[in-house]
Amino acid sequence: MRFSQKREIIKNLVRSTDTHPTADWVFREAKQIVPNISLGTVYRNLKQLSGEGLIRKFYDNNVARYDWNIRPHSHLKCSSCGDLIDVKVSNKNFKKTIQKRFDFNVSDVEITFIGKCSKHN
Amino acid sequence: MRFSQKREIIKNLVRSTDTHPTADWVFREAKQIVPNISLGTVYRNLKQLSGEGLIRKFYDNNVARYDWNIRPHSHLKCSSCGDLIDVKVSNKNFKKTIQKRFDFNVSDVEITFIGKCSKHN
DNA sequence: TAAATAATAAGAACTATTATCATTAATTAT
DNA sequence: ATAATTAATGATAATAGTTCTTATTATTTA
Repeated sequence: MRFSQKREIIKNLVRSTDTHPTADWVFREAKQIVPNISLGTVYRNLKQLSGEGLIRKFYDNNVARYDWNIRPHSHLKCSSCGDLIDVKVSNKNFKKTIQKRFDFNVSDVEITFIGKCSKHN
Repeated sequence: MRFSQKREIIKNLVRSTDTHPTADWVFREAKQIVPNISLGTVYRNLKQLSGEGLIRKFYDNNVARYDWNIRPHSHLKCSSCGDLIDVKVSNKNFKKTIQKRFDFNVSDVEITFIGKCSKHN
């Protein structure tokens, strides 16, 4: 992967926020820095960056969101404001249970806790 | 919600399988029973049925899938074949931890274990 | 400095889903 | 039973999110 200015900007934008931005958000922000950037470039690079493991991609319902935090972690999702908050909870036992009980080799566990965040309960 | 033949067929199709079908699958199956059914009808009824709590809707990446099993449960997702398998694992402690540690009122927990199913490991 | 090629902009194309609207079918009142 | 009422439908347009195509531009290499 050869160097590119645009990709650098995109990567830094994702790394600048805890809001788990969408491609559209990255596009709008990137335009403020390089007005001639195109949406296709944003998608292409987000895919490339997550493919290389430099950022993480996940789906919030049907839309892709990107996360600078590539370490395994879970999310709290507020059903009022939609905010996603990172949380680290140990799921070692959980994983072990699944491995043992089902003939299933777990490589990743995705957990979303849905409910009301402090602002909305 | 008044009775409708098409909705009945759609509901029964979802209830006939453990494969967590997509709207498209339901559409294709329904056409074999009532060839003149339209895709819009399938979407409208799937939304209605899940809104009424008669079936469950969830997202597998960017596509909606439907499940006759409305009880809370988790999924094993095979990264080779994409199969989704229902599993019931207790997450009471998990939930309690989140409630206590963060000021967050958990109403639902969505867990997907990603890995290799018995056929692919 | 030129040649090779990855990255880009612009926009077409695609997938999944929702919305519109005239027609049809299920229910209700007669 | 029949007509009136209105939810449900088929056909299809519209939308959102994303990927693809292609001629041009930028980065790297020779």
